[in-house]
Amino acid sequence: MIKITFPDNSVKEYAEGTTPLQIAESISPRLAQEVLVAAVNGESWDLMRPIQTDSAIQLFKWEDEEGKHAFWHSSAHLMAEALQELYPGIKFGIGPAVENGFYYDVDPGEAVIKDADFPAIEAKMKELAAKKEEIKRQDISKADVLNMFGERGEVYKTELISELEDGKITTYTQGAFTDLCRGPHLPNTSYIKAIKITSVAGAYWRGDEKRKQLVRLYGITFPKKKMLDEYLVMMEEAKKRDHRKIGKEMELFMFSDTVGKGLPMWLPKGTALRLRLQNFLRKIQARYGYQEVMCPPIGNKLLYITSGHYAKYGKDSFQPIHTPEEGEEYFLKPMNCPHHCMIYKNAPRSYKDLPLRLAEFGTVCRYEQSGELHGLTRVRSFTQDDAHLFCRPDQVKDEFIRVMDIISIVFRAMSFDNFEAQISLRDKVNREKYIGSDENWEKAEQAIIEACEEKGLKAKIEYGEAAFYGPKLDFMVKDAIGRRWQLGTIQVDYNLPERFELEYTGEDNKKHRPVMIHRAPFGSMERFIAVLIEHTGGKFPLWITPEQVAVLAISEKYNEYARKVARELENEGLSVVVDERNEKIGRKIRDTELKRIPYMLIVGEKEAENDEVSVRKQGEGDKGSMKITTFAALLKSEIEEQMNHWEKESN
RNA sequence: GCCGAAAUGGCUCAGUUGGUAGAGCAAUUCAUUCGUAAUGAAUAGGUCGCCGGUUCGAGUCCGGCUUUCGGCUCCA
Repeated sequence: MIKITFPDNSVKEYAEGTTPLQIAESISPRLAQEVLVAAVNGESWDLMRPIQTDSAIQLFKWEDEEGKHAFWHSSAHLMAEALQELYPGIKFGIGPAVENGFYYDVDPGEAVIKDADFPAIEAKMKELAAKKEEIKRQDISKADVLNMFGERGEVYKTELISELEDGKITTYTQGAFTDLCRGPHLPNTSYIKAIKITSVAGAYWRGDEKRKQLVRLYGITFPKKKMLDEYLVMMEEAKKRDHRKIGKEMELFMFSDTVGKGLPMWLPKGTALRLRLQNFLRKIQARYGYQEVMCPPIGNKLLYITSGHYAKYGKDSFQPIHTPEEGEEYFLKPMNCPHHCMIYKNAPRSYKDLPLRLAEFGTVCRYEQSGELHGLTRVRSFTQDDAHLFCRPDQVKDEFIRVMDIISIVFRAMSFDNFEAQISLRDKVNREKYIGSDENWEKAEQAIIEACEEKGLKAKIEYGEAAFYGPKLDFMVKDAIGRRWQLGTIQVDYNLPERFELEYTGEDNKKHRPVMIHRAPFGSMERFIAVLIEHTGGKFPLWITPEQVAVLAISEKYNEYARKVARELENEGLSVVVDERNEKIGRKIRDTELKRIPYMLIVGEKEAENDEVSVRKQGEGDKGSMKITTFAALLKSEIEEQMNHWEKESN
């Protein structure tokens, strides 16, 4: 008999060689039905793999990451099996599970796999799944497995195998398909009920652009058909919310081939929206002791040689601007920090001056690879809501907390109620690549961790993800349909103060080096607005939406009154449009609804006589009539409430 | 940058095997002056992304370029 310990620390005895599936069956038939994969003493474990010794066990279902992972990993094998039948001679690379499904990198030789082939692949997969093929694990020696894949001409697999350690190699087989694989896998293929091949793309073998490009086939599968349907609906919803589409529809921003790719231009409405966001942050930053500065869009090459950016990025940037004078070179600024460092250096600083917080909505230019450009989320010119905090090492934690407060205010004001953070620290072992003293790093890493704890922010620690110049804290928000986006960031920097020889005079009357913190709550205006568009589907909160009210006259006879209403509301600081078209009221309402304007004011004979407006809220319908002044006051207080919510909390 | 796909009025799209470019919406004009999600009619609008080639003839076939999209790689 062996002792099995469960996550709640209870212990039960089972016969030696019992499988996790049998254990699940002993608990409840329902669990046995739902469990997909297990972990034994922390090691991933197939449900059908016997347990020989006393162990701690965990059972994972679809709801668990581990369960989904195994499910999709097995699905990748199933797809490979189907491909092997459909494309004889196809060679396989790797086929892992990913966040939303799985992929397999394959080399189909002369054959081409197109979108149009997906249904056939799906059908074949369904056919194989229905066969309920057992997925069998096998330990195998390196020589044998090399032989086996070598015979089949699986050059990619043999390359992988040659790097593996003998004695730790396993394969998984289902039907006529055997794959080199660590597992774990589902017991058989029949678990996979709903299948969708989602896309095909090229991918380099082992991510190396010098090596052969394979065909990467993406798919997603589910244990229930209903779940696939829900997923497809969600994808449709995501498509509707695409910020590129909504940006065009709502006339927020544009691109022009003639101006250049990746160079967004903000249209009047988009600019109005962006300025509202900027002014909102300005107000908060003023409260938190920031001082705003402005710097030129270019900087001398020497600036970037000093900062070290020239050596690292010089060749992959926009190339320097040359003056008519010989030998003068300027770069478009790719970041604001070097300029801000020079501002710091402009005067001798005392420890009493710190922290010095310099903020700038700084527009920067970066030469992103052309294939990388995407809507507003990846562009070649963008504006950071940047600030650099120069402080003493002992102030790092406090400054972190203050920045976290700002980020939290910003996110909540945008109704990103669901956000989390990632702490990026040094690699645990390999530490040569980091600049700065161990002591300072230690202090800064500790400060970040403590700051998160104090703020009750759930933060995941990632080792080896820090920049070479310091640890950082990144913020991810979850949008309305559950997608995760990285937005705000806070980064500690020991490099630039060193390179620019920044100093302050301490209490001891000696020179000390300040620590620099980079931070951007929005990240960039472009990216933030893109995410905001996708989060809200273009239905922005009243206080940021570029057009807040539309006045719709019942007929042309009342256009004059409509204009009067608009004037009065504009005088109260509201942004108003008048629909003066010669259309029926139903038509005007429909068009305004589609334009996502939050309030419609319908005016006709009745209203004109009494200085009233008939209020209609977007998406909700008729709200009845009221005096113009009453409506203005209501709306202003609603906006005030939304905009200044944070002030009450932070006082 | 690499692989693959796409590009047709302002927008969304149709255009069979090469034979005079089409619709809906939007716009303009006229009629209507209307009460909570599409009034009717008429008019105008296109060098089919750009350059070259094949052909009697190219939106359609071929080559190059540009941009966009899906990925890969990258992201100070």
